[in-house]
Amino acid sequence: MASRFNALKADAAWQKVWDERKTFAADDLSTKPRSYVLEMFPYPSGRIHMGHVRNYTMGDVLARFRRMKGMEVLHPMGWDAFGMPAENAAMEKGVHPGTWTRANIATMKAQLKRLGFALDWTRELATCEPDYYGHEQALFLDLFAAGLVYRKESAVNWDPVDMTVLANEQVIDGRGWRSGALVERRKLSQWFLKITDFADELVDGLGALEHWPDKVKLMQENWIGRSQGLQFKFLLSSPLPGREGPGVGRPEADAAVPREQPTPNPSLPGMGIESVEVFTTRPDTMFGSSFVAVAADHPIARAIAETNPDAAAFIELCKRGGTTAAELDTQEKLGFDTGLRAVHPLDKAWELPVYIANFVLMEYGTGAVFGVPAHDQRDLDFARKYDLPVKRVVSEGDDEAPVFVGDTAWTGAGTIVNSHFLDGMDIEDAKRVVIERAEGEGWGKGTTVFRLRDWGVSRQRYWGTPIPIIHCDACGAVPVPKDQLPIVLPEDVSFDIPGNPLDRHPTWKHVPCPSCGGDARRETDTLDTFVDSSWYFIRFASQPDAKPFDRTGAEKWLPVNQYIGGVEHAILHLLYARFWTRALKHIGMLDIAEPFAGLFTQGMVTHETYWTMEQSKPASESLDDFLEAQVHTRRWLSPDDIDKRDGKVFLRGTTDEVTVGRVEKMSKSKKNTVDPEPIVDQYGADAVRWFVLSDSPPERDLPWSESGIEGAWRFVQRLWRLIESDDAAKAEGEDIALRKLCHRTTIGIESDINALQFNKAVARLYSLCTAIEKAPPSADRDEAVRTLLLLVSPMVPHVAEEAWATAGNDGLIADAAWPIVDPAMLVDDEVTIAVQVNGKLRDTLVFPKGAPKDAVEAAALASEKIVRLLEGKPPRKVIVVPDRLVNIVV
RNA sequence: GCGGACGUGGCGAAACCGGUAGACGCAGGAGACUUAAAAUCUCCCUCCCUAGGAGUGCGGGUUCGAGUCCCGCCGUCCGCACCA
Repeated sequence: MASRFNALKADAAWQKVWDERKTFAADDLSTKPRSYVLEMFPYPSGRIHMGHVRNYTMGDVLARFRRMKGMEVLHPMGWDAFGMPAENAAMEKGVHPGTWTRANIATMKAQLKRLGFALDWTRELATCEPDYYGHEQALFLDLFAAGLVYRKESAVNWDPVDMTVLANEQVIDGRGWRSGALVERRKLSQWFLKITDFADELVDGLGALEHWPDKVKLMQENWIGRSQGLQFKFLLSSPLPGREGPGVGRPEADAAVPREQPTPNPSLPGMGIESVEVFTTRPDTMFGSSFVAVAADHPIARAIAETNPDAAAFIELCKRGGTTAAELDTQEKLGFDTGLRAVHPLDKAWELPVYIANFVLMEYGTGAVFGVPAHDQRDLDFARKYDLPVKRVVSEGDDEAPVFVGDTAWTGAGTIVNSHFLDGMDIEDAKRVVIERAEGEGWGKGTTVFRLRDWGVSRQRYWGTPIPIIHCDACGAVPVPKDQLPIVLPEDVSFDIPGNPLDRHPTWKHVPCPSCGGDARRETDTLDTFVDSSWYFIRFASQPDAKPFDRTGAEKWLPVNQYIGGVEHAILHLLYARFWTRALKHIGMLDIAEPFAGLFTQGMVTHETYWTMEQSKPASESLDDFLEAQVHTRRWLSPDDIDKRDGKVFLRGTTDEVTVGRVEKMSKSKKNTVDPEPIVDQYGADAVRWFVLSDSPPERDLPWSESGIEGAWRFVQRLWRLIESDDAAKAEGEDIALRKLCHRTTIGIESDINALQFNKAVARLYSLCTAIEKAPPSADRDEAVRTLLLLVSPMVPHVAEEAWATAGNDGLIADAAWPIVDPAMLVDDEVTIAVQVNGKLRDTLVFPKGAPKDAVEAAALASEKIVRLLEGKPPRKVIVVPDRLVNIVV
């Protein structure tokens, strides 16, 4: 009796039992209600970290809970196994990326197993194996056949360190997301997936995702960036001799003076450029325009640059401009007047100067804009610099003066003024009227423009899915016949020089053309690893050998009921997976529109940081170097390098005090990581699981602490003591209060787990545990112990299983049913009623539930404390909220 | 700059539809058991001038009553970023 729970022994024993009995293998043929619980699969980087532990524990609790509630649960695990770290390891250590990756998978799988996750390992997959990526190649060919894949010569983001192309999404502040190197622009022939075909659907589909965080939906919406507006053409003319920019700006543009058709621009001979097309979301401000601006790489700009060296020089200047946030912030708006004039479509006599401007983006809209300085800050800055007219066309209500003064553009609501037939309308009406007119007169049309670009999937890398295409000089890009799949990566490659080993492999790429049989070359680019993670959840649901998935089999499980992962995937991975699923639906392979019905993004695991100040040695004896060395730098210390004594923190084994820094995300650079494995060794899987579920709400960051894990360990031991001590005594008698508490706790935990609010469930379990400990022996107490065991079992399954067996139950607690809640047990017959005077609590009264209002009021007024407070004054008003409170107003 | 979230004890946090602020845990304190320690158990633990008063970032407002709703600030964090 009173033995300790031996976690190390029990963990291994029960994990073995679950494994052998395939307890958590999902049955495709089950007739039970189904639930698909999925956590984002890990990249096999080497070892699991606390973030993984938290992520998978949350999913595990949900999966185990739903099993106990009688559902057939699919809870699989696999490996997002392609990617650059494997190639980096190959370069650094001379080990093949496959060898490195598979070794990491073995290590991490063992680590995951030690945490006792209820995973269906029979469905394990790794994206780097041909039996996965071969099917991905087949899907790529299906999308290719459906016209959703195309090849385009395009400027790409080239990472000069990783020697590869990055998606726009992988460029952060002009730098590669992994290497941090400044990204260069390069022209390459690339494969693209037509995600923009689905842009509308991908925005509209968000509306149906009720169980997604609003934040993520908003981020996706902003990323897709749908804007509605007017796309229209300005006819171009050159300035007429003797006229000084005729009617430019027309601050008092009144009656439209008819004028002959503009003459073609003599400065663009034979270019066929007679108009410039612009896009605007504010057609209502057409009469406020004072210039047109095109991007530096716009065809008009390029055409002008051919004959005008000043223009060419300006374009060069624009290209040199940085693209980082800070640079953009401080960069001045610059323009080059081309001398061209654009004819205002609503007033043919009105011409606007055409500039090349550094703030116009070729990639968005048409690469050209018209400027309305009064109602766009950027345009205003530009107009002030080049002294262009600033005409007010939206009145803020109190000022209708035609000329706009000040340096802050008005972008809010208002009434249209100084705009002829638009005067007096609100913004939305004016937009509609202008679009209707443009469409009626044929010079423009209402359009939707997206920020989203097509998805470039080509990577000049070895460790990825080979793109199943063969290039033939005679036939062009020819898809590999499906019976030749998978296209397997060659094993004999070297990584001693940068670049793509597939490209310089002596034989791999030389193949006959599947179409004409002539000499041809294999595509040596591989697919972006985000393709791999765009359909793995389908393969988990159904994995036949002969095809990527079986449609009916997959549809039985999909969509994923609950997907859990880091918020860092809120845009890229989730958008691509949504697109891929819709693309499969589009080509008739799967009738699922949205892959993830429920999404939860969990917070990070954080830890205190520790540092000392360090002074570097001067590099030389020069004064500069000496001063340089005076600058102290922070030296970060690992939690293993410090001791905590008397509320102070010291460098381990010394009396040197250490500074405690901010609590931050665990990272190698700050040295504040905690490896889960030694913690599991010391405290057991249950304590670690309990800790990561406790205290912090799961969407928020979780600060790791030594004392926290010890607290969790104490709770596991406390549970064990409680259960063991109960084992001997089979008591009799009732304890209605305790019985009620069990039912209340059970229903509370159900709702907590369904809402993924594990911290609240943990608090309830502590309370129930304390209540049972304090309760005298009774039959109800014995039952309560059994209930507690069931309720904690999804969270701390090992101690629960051990106790379940010790108590002589048949079967596994993992297979046991969740306790049934009796609604009658949830009803209280007594309530505590608060008595307030002027809203301040003064007393409490205990009443039978549902006591009549006047009885409660009378009792409250008769209360000793209240009588003393009122000093005989009659209350002005008494508010009685049944079963809650009485408020006496004096 | 745009968009969003958040702000409650020493700390992580609870608080349902506006109705007893601080449940639960960590840290800390006092005591019990013990030769002693560990473990365990019991109690205390927002602040103050302790009759009582103040208190959920700050200032207003609505209400019988505000952590919760409204207006205006301040601060922290996240996403996007010259997006027309």
